[in-house]
Amino acid sequence: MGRRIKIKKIVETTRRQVTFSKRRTCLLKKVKEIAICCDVDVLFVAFSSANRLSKFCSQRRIEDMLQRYIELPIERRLTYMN
Amino acid sequence: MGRRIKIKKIVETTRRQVTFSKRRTCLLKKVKEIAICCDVDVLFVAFSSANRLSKFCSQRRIEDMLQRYIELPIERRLTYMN
DNA sequence: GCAGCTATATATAAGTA
DNA sequence: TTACTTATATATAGCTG
Repeated sequence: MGRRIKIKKIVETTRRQVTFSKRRTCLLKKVKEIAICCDVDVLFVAFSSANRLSKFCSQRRIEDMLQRYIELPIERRLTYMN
Repeated sequence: MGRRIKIKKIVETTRRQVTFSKRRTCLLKKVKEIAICCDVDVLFVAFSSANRLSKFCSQRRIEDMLQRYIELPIERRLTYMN
């Protein structure tokens, strides 16, 4: 994506926020696309510790999504950390 | 992305699942990247109604993420539907 | 379904206004 | 900020095994 950067925290605040804004826009677009094209319900949330704001995109109300997740048996919760 | 497709449900099951698999891989990568580069906590979940499977990526335990969301005042829950 | 290939569409880091 | 531009890196649809 443009000039290559290393995947690590961007130290400079302004640059980090600009990058967040740009990437968030594209990410939301892709989240919406996979939901529509692949007929899945998706949820995306981002917490910025500094700004305390959240974003998400879903086909259903967020509460429904969370409820569905919570009701899912543990063994079906496939998790990718990091 | 490759040959252009219209953003609508892919009717053919096989093709839809292949697309989901490919897109999910890239999406998870990007979710991880934005979390690291922009120093935010993110959560991504996808529910496939047919397979009943879920995926997510986060910097924290999922329960923490959900709890933080639930505790967020309504007016701070910025929502992008569809 | 996984894995690779290729052609093309997107995303995006920097730079500029 | 507030966009817009541009050069380059990625993502990905369709295909072949």
